[in-house]
Amino acid sequence: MSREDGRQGAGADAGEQLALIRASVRETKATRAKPRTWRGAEPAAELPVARVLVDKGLVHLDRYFDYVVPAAMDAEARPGVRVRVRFGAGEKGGRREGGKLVSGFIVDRVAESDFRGVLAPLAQVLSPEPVLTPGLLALCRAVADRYAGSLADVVQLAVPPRRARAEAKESPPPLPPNAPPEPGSWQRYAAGPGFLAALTRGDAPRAVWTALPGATWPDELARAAAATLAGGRGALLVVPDGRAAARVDAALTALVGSGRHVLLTADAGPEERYRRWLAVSRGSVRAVIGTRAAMFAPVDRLGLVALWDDGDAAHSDPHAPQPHAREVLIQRAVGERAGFLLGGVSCTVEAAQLVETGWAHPLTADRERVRATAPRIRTVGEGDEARDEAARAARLPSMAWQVVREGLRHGPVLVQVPRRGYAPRLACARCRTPARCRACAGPLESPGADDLVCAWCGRAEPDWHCAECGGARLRAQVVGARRTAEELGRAFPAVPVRTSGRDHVLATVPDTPALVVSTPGAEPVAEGPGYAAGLLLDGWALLGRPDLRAGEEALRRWLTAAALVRGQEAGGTVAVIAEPTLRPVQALVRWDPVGHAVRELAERAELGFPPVSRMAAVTGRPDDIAALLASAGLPPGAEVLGPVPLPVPDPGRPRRPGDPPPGESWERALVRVRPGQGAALAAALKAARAARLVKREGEAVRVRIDPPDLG
DNA sequence: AGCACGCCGACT
DNA sequence: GTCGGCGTGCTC
Repeated sequence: MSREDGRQGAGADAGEQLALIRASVRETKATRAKPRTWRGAEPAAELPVARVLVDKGLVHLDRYFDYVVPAAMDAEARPGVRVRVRFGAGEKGGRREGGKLVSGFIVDRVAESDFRGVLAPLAQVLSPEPVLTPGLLALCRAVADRYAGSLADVVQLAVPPRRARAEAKESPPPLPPNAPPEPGSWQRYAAGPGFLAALTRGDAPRAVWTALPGATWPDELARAAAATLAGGRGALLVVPDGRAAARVDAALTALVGSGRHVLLTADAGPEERYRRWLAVSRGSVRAVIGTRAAMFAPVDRLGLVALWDDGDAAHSDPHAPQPHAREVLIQRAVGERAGFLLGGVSCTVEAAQLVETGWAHPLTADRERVRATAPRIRTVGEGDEARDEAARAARLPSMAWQVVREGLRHGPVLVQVPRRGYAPRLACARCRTPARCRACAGPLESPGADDLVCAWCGRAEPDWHCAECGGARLRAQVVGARRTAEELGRAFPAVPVRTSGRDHVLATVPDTPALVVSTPGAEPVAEGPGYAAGLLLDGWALLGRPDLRAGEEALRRWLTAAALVRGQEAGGTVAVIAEPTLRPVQALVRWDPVGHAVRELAERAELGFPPVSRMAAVTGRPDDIAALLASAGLPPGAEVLGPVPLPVPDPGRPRRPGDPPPGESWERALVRVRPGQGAALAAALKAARAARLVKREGEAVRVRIDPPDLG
């Protein structure tokens, strides 16, 4: 439903309308104790009505509200500025009483309102800074629609909170464009130099870039930005974390100096971050490097959006409506006719789909170069017995132990250990094929001791047999490899052990022999040529996660770690403890993330999984879910899976928004639609949810488009 | 979400 | 006659 719905029909004509407005202002003057903000106000002579996006109140209705612009505010009340308005009061004894003062944004100035009642005046223009510019508003609108969310929620993500001191300072005029950069290491990709040239020329090329292993990708991303800047356009680079942002920032500064770009990350602090954001919004700076919140940065004349490592969960915003940076940047590339670069050492199924559908072109190096640049990969199955005494002490297969020992003679060795807290999933005890539902192919769970139930559709599976090998025994896959890493340190007593993990993340380690123990995503970059060897210990924990993406995610984390190890020509070797016949393990050995993603994509298409189909998750009390789905005009062919009970959140964990209230058991249904029906699905769920909120039928249900945790 | 209006039962 | 129960509907 569009925001125009629910508006009253055509009201008075223009003359009457103006008279009504004037009367309303006079009445306010006469009856109120004249607050300073509108004392003596006459409506502005031109376009006296401000269309306002109100920040509180009926966010779910997603409508604008019209207010009179007092003449005194005429100059400052431009579209995009923050305002305060009275909202939510009714009539009291025939007089207009002010409601609560709430803040909002002017989205437009118009000559007349189609509201038939008496308009209230703007209470205050908070700041003359036009922060919600028309372009940014259009982006927020598109993202809200895509994710069945409200415009106000998305605007809150897109526009940083105001800091008056930052606004007071003027931003310097933009520097003239730099000279185009040399292609540098982009030469290693056949299409690389052409891609940069197209960006400088002003074209909008789109590429999915499979980066060669090594530490050059920050420089390559920076060169793409520099090439865009050289053509007089802006660039936006989004990376998963502050560490990556700092590396790209250093690379871009080396290429174009300072003053042409800003770094938008959380660690700058709110005021400095807002100051930098303003520099972008004011057109003083045309390039942005940042973490996911930067995906909305209002870059002037956007020529390139780039995203690094879209498989990283940090790209999914945890705030409603939980937009993903990849989808937002796709929207921007289309809406603002900008170039698009999706890069990573690995490849997500979504990235593969962009190439398969022809929306983007592959940007890859040839196989020879990949083989030469990547380390040698050796696999060790779980069953391999440790023969050496020392290897047995470290609880390691002897080959893995040898790889570490050999590596330590030449430099640092990276050991990847799993993080705690991965839920085990059920798989065939003989061949390790995940146990899946015969009806909908969802993952099977074992809530009780014996019963098997599908986590998606709830169907019981009393007589499970493995689809691959016919085995009838299941095993839950659990690992505790952290201890192994500790024992590994004891096995090499002469070598320093450094750890990098959640609380203590190291950016770099020196190029000297050391054991560097890290959880996935926290791997330090080794100075010099890189790690001499790597040991990937978390195979079962990664592959055992009850998630559709388990294989893709395991491969991504392995490749990310292995990419920090020297190439095999320089003696780099990586040992991975995982069953060598598994598809992600084979893709690692061949260093073929694209092949893996393409096969996953084909399989998802066959099984009707996202991203080939589109899904939404609806969570809440069972009867509320049923009522919402019944009232929603779901697109034709929409399929409802479940609902099934939601796993009870860990009682030790503090309650997060989205968790069921204590004592209530919630369920989750999945709605699946055919490709191309995602927008219709989002619109239907949004409308149904809004209607129920208005009528106050039952408790609120949560709607999530593209749920990331598809068991 | 608030908050006011409105239409029915026990008080002064 | 009047206070107040909370059902229903609106917020520029």
